[in-house]
Amino acid sequence: MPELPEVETVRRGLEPILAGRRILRVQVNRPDLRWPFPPRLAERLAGRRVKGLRRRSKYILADLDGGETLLVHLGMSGRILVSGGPLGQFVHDHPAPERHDHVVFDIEGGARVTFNDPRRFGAMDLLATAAAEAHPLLARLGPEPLGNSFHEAYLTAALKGRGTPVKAALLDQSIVAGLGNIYVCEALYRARISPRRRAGAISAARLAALVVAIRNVLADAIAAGGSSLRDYRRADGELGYFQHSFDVYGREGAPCRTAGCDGTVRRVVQAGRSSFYCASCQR
DNA sequence: ATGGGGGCCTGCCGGC
DNA sequence: TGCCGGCAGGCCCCCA
Repeated sequence: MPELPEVETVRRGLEPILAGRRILRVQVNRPDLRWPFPPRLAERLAGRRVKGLRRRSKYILADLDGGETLLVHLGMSGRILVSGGPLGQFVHDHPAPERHDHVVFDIEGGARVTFNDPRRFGAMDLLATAAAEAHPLLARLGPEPLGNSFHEAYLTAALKGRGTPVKAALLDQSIVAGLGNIYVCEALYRARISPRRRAGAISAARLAALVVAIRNVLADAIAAGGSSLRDYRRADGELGYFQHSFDVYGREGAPCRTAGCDGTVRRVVQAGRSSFYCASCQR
């Protein structure tokens, strides 16, 4: 679920609830997610004011007064639910706690933010704001795909000489940060590039098209998530699940949507992950 | 350095 | 109905 567009959508949903408000109390229901929580996490968060929310790759960074930043990763199954809250956005009462509610934040003004993650591949850490980029989880990330430093010349250099399939290269977070299995499949479809093609063997023109495809597919998904969030909010306040329509992901056996193409979407396994593509129009 | 595979967890779905 | 295998959108780590 949570690739860059979903994380950005969650960030945008949380920002008006958290920014400028204090964290009154934090309940930590287990010692760890993927890794142990930092020492005294609840005590260090209580009373802090959230200055703002940033996103880096698939990480949400909540900058707090006092010079620390809360880092949150949703892993594969992480969700954030909001209940209560100011301004009447969440008029219902707080729902009963559920299985896998691992961390619960009570926010000034009455909102409650709950982190739920059945598989516990998510993560939470607290770090010095000034050294955030040096955090081990962030230090080796490549450029943001929607940022100015991700462009054809960069991607050409990053993929040069790589014998790995382009699918695997785009999932490598040190090459470009924030893409996951779904949006790599979708971007390659839009760029008409086979996921099996060697990363270092893509022409300049097609790499340029790939950069555009990556940026557009992410921007489209964020726009869709944003409008979903604005117009519709589940009664339990869950952020981050939206209706997506994918062109190839999950469409094995279905007809290719490219005009004039009579191909069928195939599924192959690369590096242990499913790749969906049309072998007729992706080369 | 690069690339491939295993492992972490739980939930769900399809087949028998 | 119950059990079992396979699958899942992430990411670190180890090994060749």
